[in-house]
Amino acid sequence: MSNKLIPKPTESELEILKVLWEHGPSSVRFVNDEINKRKETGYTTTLKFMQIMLEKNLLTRNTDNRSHIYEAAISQEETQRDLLGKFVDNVFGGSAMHLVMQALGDHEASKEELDQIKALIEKMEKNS
Amino acid sequence: MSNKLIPKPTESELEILKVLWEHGPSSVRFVNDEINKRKETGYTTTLKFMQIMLEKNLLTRNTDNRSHIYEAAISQEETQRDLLGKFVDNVFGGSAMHLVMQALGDHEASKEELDQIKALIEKMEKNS
DNA sequence: GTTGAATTACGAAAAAAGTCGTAGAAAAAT
DNA sequence: ATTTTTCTACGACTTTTTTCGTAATTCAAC
Repeated sequence: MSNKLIPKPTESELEILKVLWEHGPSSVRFVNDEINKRKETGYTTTLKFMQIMLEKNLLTRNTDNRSHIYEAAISQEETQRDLLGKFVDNVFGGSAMHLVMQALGDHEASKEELDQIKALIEKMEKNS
Repeated sequence: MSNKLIPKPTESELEILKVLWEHGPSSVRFVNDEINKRKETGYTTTLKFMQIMLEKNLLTRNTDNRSHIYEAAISQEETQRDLLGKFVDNVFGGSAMHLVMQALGDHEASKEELDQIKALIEKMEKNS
């Protein structure tokens, strides 16, 4: 439940969301510093994005103090789910299983991870 | 081997590539008709895209006849691999296994598909 | 209480992506 | 052999996304 009507975040917006998901509610300054660890971006650029995201209801903010504190308004889980669905449609013609096979094939996985996935599959086969 | 240096296709470009992958080398008219089955788009719009994609080396074309025949210059497999890698990084923080779990959880799968995946996993566990 | 540093608001420009109209060439239909 | 249809080329416009400068405001330091 919750966020329908909320637009798919762009890549830059996702960068900001990631910081907020990882570190919780934060100031623009903090978010910008985090982003600059990987990619040079001006402070006002980040500020502008966060203001736009506020308008789009991707973020909320607390303005009690001068330095406003922003918080993600959509959960990481739900966003991932949403973007994954679109990605499956766009790139894998709607076949999630094809995507899974490809992901398993291309990327390294530890025995623990593989076992975990196997367990999940077995659980799914039972409940069907 | 093959396509490095080739830019990530945009969503519209991907639409065109999908038609070409599915039906093989085709005219602009054919591609546009296919796309219009799902989404209204002017003929010249599609034409323009395909000309741009030619410049970007996403397509090749044969101009022997008046109606030019375009062909995908990058394979579906490799493109999917490439886009999947980027998607995993952007959305799942690089964890392909997390993506796999989510995909399995969210999307319907037949027993056959699940068995197929299990088999793949077992093969991977042997070869490691 | 003036200066300086940090912050927000806002507009605007640059870059990227998507859309289409028109002109002219080539082929087909009459 | 005209007319009509179909195609390509190409420029221009729109929308979306990204980027940033500047002015106004607030707080802190002196």
